[in-house]
Amino acid sequence: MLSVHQLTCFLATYEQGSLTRAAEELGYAQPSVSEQIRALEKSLGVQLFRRVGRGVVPTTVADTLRPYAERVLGAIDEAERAVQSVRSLETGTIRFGMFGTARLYAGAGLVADVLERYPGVRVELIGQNSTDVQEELRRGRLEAAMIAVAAAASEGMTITPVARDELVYISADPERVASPVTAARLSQASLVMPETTWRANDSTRIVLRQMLHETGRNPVTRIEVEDVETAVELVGRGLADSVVPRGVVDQLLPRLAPNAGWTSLRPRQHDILAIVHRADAILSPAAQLMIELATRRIQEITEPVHRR
Amino acid sequence: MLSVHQLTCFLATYEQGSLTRAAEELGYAQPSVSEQIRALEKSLGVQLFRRVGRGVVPTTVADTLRPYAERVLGAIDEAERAVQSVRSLETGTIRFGMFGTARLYAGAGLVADVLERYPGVRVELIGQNSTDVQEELRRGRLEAAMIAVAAAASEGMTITPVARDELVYISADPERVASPVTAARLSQASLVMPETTWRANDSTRIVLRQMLHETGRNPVTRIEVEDVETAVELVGRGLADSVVPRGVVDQLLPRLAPNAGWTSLRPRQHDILAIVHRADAILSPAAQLMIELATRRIQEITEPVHRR
DNA sequence: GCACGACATAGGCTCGACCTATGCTTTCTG
DNA sequence: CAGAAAGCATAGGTCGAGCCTATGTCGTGC
Repeated sequence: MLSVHQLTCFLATYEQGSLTRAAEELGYAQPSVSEQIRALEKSLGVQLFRRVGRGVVPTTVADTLRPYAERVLGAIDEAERAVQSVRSLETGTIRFGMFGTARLYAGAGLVADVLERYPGVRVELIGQNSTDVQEELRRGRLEAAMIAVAAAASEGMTITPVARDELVYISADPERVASPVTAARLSQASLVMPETTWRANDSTRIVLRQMLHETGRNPVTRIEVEDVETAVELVGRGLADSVVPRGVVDQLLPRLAPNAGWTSLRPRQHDILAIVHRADAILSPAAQLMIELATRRIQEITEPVHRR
Repeated sequence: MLSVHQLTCFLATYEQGSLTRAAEELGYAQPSVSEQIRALEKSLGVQLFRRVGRGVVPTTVADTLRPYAERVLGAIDEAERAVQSVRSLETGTIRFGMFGTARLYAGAGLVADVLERYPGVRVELIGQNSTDVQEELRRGRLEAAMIAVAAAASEGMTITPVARDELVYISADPERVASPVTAARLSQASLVMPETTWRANDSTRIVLRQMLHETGRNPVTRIEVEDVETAVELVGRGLADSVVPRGVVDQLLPRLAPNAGWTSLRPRQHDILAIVHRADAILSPAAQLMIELATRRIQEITEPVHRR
């Protein structure tokens, strides 16, 4: 097989018209270059230089090969520069996991932050729900993510809480949000809940289940929908009440359910938002950037958690 | 330095999503591919694959690198194919030496012959005079040539005579070409001779010098010009006579000096046309082709020399 | 004819490329 | 849930490629 090194020696020799000078240019001893050229000639089955007394003279085959050799070396150079520019976040793709709700009220701003600093990059925010984001992380398809973590911390993952988002009760009936909602009242409410597909693992639901479980009650939902928008809209129409993070309330209530109000649970409950990645992972600059920016964004909107 | 081999392993791994399968595809053991990938990652300073339980997953850097890696391998492939097609004379340049006079009456036909067989090639016929062609040969800048050789056979050159071209006396005066010209008459003639720059080494002049020397006379030229055409035209105008090869007479006399006639010298003198190349050279297919075609062309026009 | 320049050859060293064997971790399956 | 299977990493050993220095050979130029 034709090697890069051989082509480098070939070009140097072609340009210098001399093995000795080529060797000097490349920082090798003369026999080394000589050997490379001979190997190249052998592997191609043609003579590239005529050895003639003083110096060497390229054959027509060498004339033909030269532009191709240059292109190969150029392509290698480009490859290296491309990789380095990805390293320095000048280009390439930054992929970051973020479960639905968090993305909902920090996604656009986060993407804007990234693009402002690094106009050349592509940005992908991946994930429907914290559960499948965790699965992607586990499979190595995502490097890092910001998700809501329930008590269930999975094995082999490093979880860094960065904020907590209060879960609040929302309703179109002013009476029902006049005072904090206890577990007893919650268990009697007629609720619409989003994230049906992930109902078993959804962090909000896990928190609610724990809250009710402590008082010996089971959660009951009247309506199941997939996305929070629909749930909020249904609350606005007075068809059911719901429990959603404060971030969602700030973001969606004025738009989708302007007549609805909200109140805390009693005791207060929270979703914990955390940065998650494989415990053994060495984070890339891109991932570190996303973690930093996402953390800042989320902490502007929710209550920061300062730990350590 | 980034090596072709590393890129090959990288691409195979990327496509297979597995070091083991990549190794199978390439015919290596799994640790070998593993080592190459690691070396590539180290030399680039980035992680290309996340190792995750079953198989490996490309990082975004790997996504970026892939098209570049493919281009590098593609360029190498092209280089090899280009060289092979030159080998088989499908493309590339064929360079052949031929001194002025011979080129004058066989050049166009010879180029036509080559192009008919190999439409893709470039053809270069190099050389002003036999002397500088020999110099080019000696320096290795030409592989082979057809030239007129004087008695002076140079060292280290293989000379194969293929034809001889009679040197004839031409004049616009019918009387002077009524009978063969002897050395005595020649030494008194008023001559125009071409190839001024090469006068010391020009084969025709060497032949004439020897002819006259044997009779104790020295050659005298009235007019010196560079190219044969001018010389013949001057003869046509009756300003001088000349001695040129028969080939030139056939080619130029009707056109440039229609009123002129020619006669042999007595004794007859000849330019020897020969194939010349370095004694140690292994001739390329292109050179062999040119030798064969040039020989055939010349022998159609002049008197063949069969030797060996 | 002699010295110098330039490529080839010889011999030796080091390191990279490859292999087999084996260990560790994850994933699949009964 | 335990054992098998799959897949990557590690270890250790062999072989050859790449590189060096020293020296030979040949052409060139003074």
